[in-house]
Amino acid sequence: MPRPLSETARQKAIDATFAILGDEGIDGFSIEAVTRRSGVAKTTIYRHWSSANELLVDALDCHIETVPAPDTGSLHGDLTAMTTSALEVMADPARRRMLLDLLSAAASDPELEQIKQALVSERTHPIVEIVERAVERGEIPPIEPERAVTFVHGPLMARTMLQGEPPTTDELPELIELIMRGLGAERPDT
Amino acid sequence: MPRPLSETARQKAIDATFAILGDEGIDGFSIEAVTRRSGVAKTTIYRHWSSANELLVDALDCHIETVPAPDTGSLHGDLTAMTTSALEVMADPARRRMLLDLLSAAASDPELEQIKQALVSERTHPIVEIVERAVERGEIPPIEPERAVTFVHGPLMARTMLQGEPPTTDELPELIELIMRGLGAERPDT
Amino acid sequence: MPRPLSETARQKAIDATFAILGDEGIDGFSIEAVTRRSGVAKTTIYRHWSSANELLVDALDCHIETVPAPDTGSLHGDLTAMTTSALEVMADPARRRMLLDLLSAAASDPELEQIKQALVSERTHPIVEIVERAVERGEIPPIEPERAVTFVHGPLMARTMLQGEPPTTDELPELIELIMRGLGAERPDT
Amino acid sequence: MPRPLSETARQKAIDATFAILGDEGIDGFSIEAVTRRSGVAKTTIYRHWSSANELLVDALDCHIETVPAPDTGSLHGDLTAMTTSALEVMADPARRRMLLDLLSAAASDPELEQIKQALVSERTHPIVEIVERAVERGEIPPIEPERAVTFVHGPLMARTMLQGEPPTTDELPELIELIMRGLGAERPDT
DNA sequence: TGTTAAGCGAGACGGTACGTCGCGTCTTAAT
DNA sequence: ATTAAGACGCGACGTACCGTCTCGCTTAACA
Repeated sequence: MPRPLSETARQKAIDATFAILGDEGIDGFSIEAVTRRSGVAKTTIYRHWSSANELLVDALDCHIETVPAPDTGSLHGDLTAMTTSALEVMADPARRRMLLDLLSAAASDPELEQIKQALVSERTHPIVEIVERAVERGEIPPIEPERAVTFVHGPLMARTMLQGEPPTTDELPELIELIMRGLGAERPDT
Repeated sequence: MPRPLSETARQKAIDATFAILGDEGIDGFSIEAVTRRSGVAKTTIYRHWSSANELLVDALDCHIETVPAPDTGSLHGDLTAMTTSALEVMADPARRRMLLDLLSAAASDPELEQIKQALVSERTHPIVEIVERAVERGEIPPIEPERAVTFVHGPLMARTMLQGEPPTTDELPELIELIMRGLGAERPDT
Repeated sequence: MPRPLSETARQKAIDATFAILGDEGIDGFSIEAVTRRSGVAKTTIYRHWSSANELLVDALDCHIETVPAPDTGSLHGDLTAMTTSALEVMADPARRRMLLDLLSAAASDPELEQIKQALVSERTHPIVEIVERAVERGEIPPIEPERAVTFVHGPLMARTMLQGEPPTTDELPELIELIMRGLGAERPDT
Repeated sequence: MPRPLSETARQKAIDATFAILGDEGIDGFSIEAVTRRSGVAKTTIYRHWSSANELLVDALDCHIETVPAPDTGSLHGDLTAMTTSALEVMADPARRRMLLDLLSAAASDPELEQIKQALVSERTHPIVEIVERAVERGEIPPIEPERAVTFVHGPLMARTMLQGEPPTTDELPELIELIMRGLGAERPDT
């Protein structure tokens, strides 16, 4: 008989959440901040989501962008394409901070941990694909795909987060060479 | 002329911080909680640390024993020792969370960025040493040390943070094998 | 559209304020003391009053008690009745202290000064009435009423505040005699 | 052997106290404010005065010149001289406030009560003298001196504290006339 | 098609923690 | 042994959000 939870309110709250994360980082995120920014009442937010984290999860969920696996014909080309696109994300400080905020928040919230997994796998799947194709082509010896992913993303992450800055574009070739050697490619061919 | 910041107060606050993390997790951590638990006044805490995060970082810092570079005679042995000890830290969710908090906070605070650098280099220096020795011994071709560090820590970080759990101890050998191959070691082990 | 500031919360805070003033004097008065005593949250108090003084003013305002002018037929009788009742207030150390606290606080807060005026005039009006009746009856020569008030309250105040103790009941007749003589009554007649 | 409590420090603190009262009013007065303004250390202030109130009282004391009993030859002249000088003190809001603070503090602190008594008697003694001389001269009938004091100070106090402002200089003659009549002077003046 | 229950904005409520200020006590070094 | 300097435990300050609640207004689905 009554009207259902309105989709407009939901969308406004989610948009505001995302806008806040981009502008102020996770520290600026609070139910009341969303209220202020979106014009959606606190009551309404609690009617849609039972906690701030759930709203966060939902907002991030809505913004997962699917990255297709490149297929250039060689592991080297595919890796180059893949890491280049990953670097674009990392090079943007706002996005970098959002990722870190998510990682740290997820460390103490199993619910966020799951949404993190979903976001991460969106990025890891293409790598799995790339590596599997390379194995089929005989470019590299068989390898457990998850381990390969670790090997591709790891150096990028370490570089970005520990050193504070992502690698520059001209450092990429050297990194890829090391990665390929680690994966067992015969010759990274120059 | 006045008395210096007292070491006892500092220690009591740090101990209380750790006790809280152990008993209630990071959610139970607050300046006032530390005050209640330690008997150290809030004002005093603020005299020692300008923010809750700094106290957290300091507590972390105090409880992470500086690991000297192992010297087992071979790159493989050194890496095993090094990564094993790194894993111990990563396996503790509280420390993992603190590291992530530090990384994300540092992303938007230059002051924290420096503290982070200090903590990170505490961990990277031993690796630089290990790698340099391996190069001297001719085990691996010459390599820019920072890049090598990236290659050792990266997979561990990716594993821990992206997948949510650090690698188990029996996965270590395989990871090390990949890392060594990436660094160009002739044959990881016979 | 939201619910209005609740009258219950307001009343509870005001009552607690008054209770504190009576029990501990103005030094015991603080927002947090009111919070503790009333069960009304600090935030709520700040929603109702923008400062501690405003609450104080409001609380005192609510407790102004109207004293009716006695009418015994003679100035001597009226004065006796009036000063006796005034003495009752002064004899209570808690009320005495409250009055002094109010006087001194009002000396640097125009807002409190006004509420003080209201409280004072509640006590002065009856005296004005008494004196005016005495003038009409020809008991005393015409006099500016405010000056007469000064003359009745003054000695009582000086006695109470400077000497530290209010006059005893058996000193009253002599004081009244002096007052009447000052006002110009032919003979205080015994 | 040790040096005694230094008079310079004492003076600097008292001067700073007065400067603060002048610049920021009594609300700006605090031990730490005096410390900041005078350069005299907190320790030193507590060595000289056991509380902020005592410092305040002392500062007041130092800046109130002891007024000797005037001797003009007539009660009327003496009273005029006496009340005029009392009015000067009362006209200064800072001193007025300080007097009230002292009175209210004394109401619940026996130690302060004594200090108050000392300050008060500094002002009452001259009046006692004046009145005794008037009795000797036969100007007024014998009277208990304390009661006379009450009668001189009372109207001034009531005027100043209840009405909020001290009487103006041109109101004084009328007040004195009333006081003299109350004391039983045959004819205040012809 | 008019009724009506639920959604909605607004925001008051009792709370917890924040980071700051001043208190009065204390410790230290320097004169 | 007094002083300037200031750290200490303490407690109140005023603010920000929390999650719950009450309020009228609005609106979509059912009768």
